[in-house]
Amino acid sequence: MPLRTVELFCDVVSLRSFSKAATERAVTQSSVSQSISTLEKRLGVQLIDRSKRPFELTPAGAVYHEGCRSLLDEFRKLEDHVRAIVNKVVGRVRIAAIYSAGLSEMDRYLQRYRDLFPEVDLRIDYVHPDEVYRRISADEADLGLVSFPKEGGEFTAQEWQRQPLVLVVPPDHKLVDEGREQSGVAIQAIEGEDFVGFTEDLKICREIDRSLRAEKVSVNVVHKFDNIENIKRAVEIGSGVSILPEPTVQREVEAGSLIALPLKDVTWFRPLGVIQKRHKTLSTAAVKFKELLKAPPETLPPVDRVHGHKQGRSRMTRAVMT
Amino acid sequence: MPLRTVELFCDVVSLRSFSKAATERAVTQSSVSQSISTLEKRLGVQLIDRSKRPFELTPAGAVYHEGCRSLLDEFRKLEDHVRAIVNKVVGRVRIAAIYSAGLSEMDRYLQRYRDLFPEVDLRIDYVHPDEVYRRISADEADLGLVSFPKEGGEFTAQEWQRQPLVLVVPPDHKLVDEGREQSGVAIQAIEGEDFVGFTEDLKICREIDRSLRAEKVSVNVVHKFDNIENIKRAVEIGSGVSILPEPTVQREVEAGSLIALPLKDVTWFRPLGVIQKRHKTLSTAAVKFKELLKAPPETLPPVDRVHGHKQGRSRMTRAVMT
DNA sequence: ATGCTGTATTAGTGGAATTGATGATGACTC
DNA sequence: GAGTCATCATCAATTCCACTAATACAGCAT
Repeated sequence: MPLRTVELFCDVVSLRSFSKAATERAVTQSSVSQSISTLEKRLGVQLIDRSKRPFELTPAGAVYHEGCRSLLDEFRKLEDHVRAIVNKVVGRVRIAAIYSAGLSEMDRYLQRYRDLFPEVDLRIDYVHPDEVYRRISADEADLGLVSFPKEGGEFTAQEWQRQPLVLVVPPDHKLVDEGREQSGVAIQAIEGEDFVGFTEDLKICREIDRSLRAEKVSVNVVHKFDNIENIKRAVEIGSGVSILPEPTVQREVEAGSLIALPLKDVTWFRPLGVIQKRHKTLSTAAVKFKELLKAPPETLPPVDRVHGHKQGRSRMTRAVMT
Repeated sequence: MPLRTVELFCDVVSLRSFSKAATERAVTQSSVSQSISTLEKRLGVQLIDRSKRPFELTPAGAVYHEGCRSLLDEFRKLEDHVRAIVNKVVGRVRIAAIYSAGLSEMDRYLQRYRDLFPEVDLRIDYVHPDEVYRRISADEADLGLVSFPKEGGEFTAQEWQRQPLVLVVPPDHKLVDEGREQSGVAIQAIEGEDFVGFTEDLKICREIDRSLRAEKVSVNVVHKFDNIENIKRAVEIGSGVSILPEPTVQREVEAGSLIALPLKDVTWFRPLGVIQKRHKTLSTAAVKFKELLKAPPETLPPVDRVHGHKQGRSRMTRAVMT
């Protein structure tokens, strides 16, 4: 019997849904349904109790799931190890990154990686930070890219970048000239200014709040967003100023729609890190990606969108925006 | 990828042959060859070095083989366990029995077993005792039926039957009348007789030798065979007398071609036992067979060759005579 | 009830696995 | 080495099975 069926069963169980598993493996729901019921027939055992919704695992199903999960993992490791003997890197690497992980920069890493390891099915989803942690925890992603990475518990982290925070203002803002002359503005300059910030559930919000309090600066928060893109739009239309990681506003600065002013006297950073599940042995493919991230972006070849990229025998790299 | 491919690879390696593996799994050699090379392509690793004959495993192949063997075994156990939850017995039981394990009696066990567990692929091969041990050792059989079972080392044994040894003579032999009158003959009666015995490599030969020496009886060995059937033929044509397990001559005694005379004063037995590999967890199907063997043959339904037997959805039971 | 969501069922299709025939290659014999 | 044998590779034709698409059905909500 196809090993695929067993994988499908595990997906169905962990996603608690036939249809979601179908989507995950890029097949139809019908296919999944048939596979599972064939599996049950072959075993002569009902694995899933479909009389309730959402369905429940039968005792036998629970036993089988646990066993298969670990065996599949062992098998993956074995094949990975065998391939490593001849320096072959294949498999699947699932990355969950926060929205603002640096899209353009990220693209160059992805492209470089795909060039080096064309047979790896590399997927990256840009999602909410909480979702990044959830996916790592639920083993739905291998690596996570987050800001202010939290170590400990079931996660281990490794620092990746430190992005300097800059004051972001619309081009016609009064602080622009001051910033130009003095090559930066003191943070006190925004005392009382209208401010576009992050929602409280984000770590960066709490960090900026803390930093401002430490400098005894208070601002007038007019909007809160859970992602950087919306904040930039708000600043552009003059809702207020904001403090954002410098790399995330480069494009707008070049286009002239926003002005980034360095902060004087203080050095605030947003650290970005790579997290992974503790005690989970990464696949060779994932390890290679982590290694690649260590290389400074400048050493990467520039993205050449005109010519597209060699696909080799690899599957399409998926990038899903949720 | 089919799990079947991995099984095939393991068979190929342990049998050191593509064609033998093909026969084992009842497919063509072509199929095996293609399966393996597909597997190698998928892994991107050469597993088998075919430039020599017999072929050799590459280092990667050795690693993969070891891993797969254990994973496949784990997987079998898992499915077996899951099925046991709902009292389902399926799978494969490979039995290696000595030629003389009692063909007719054995048949009844096999038939009964197949009735009880129609979905089990039950195979029994009748082979040389050494081959029984070799197969158990090489994991090419699950249970072995041998005489004078030897415990210890990599084998564990469990007694099954004790077959009384009887003096076997042709119908016109001078001892027949004596045996009839006295319901048995003293072992001393065969002093100096022509004797048809076993080859020295067989345990039963050494046992009978020892027993005769203990009784200070010496015989004139005229022929040696490594199996009972040939000994019986030799006795039938008057080459000499022999000492054989009673059940193995029942058919000839009924037909009148041989006479079995009980031995007086001494009680010699040939113990039959079931052996298995130490530290190897038997499948449920194999355990059930061992349990069935414990039942005395009288409790089994008689073999009814006229009506054949229900096949259910089971595969054909194979019985190979080598 | 009514609709919504999610799974089962069915027939038909495409691709992978298998076969049968044939070709290549290593090992052994003389 | 020439010849033989045994074994594995290759290829076209076939068989078989997983998948799809469309539809029916079941649980759960309002």
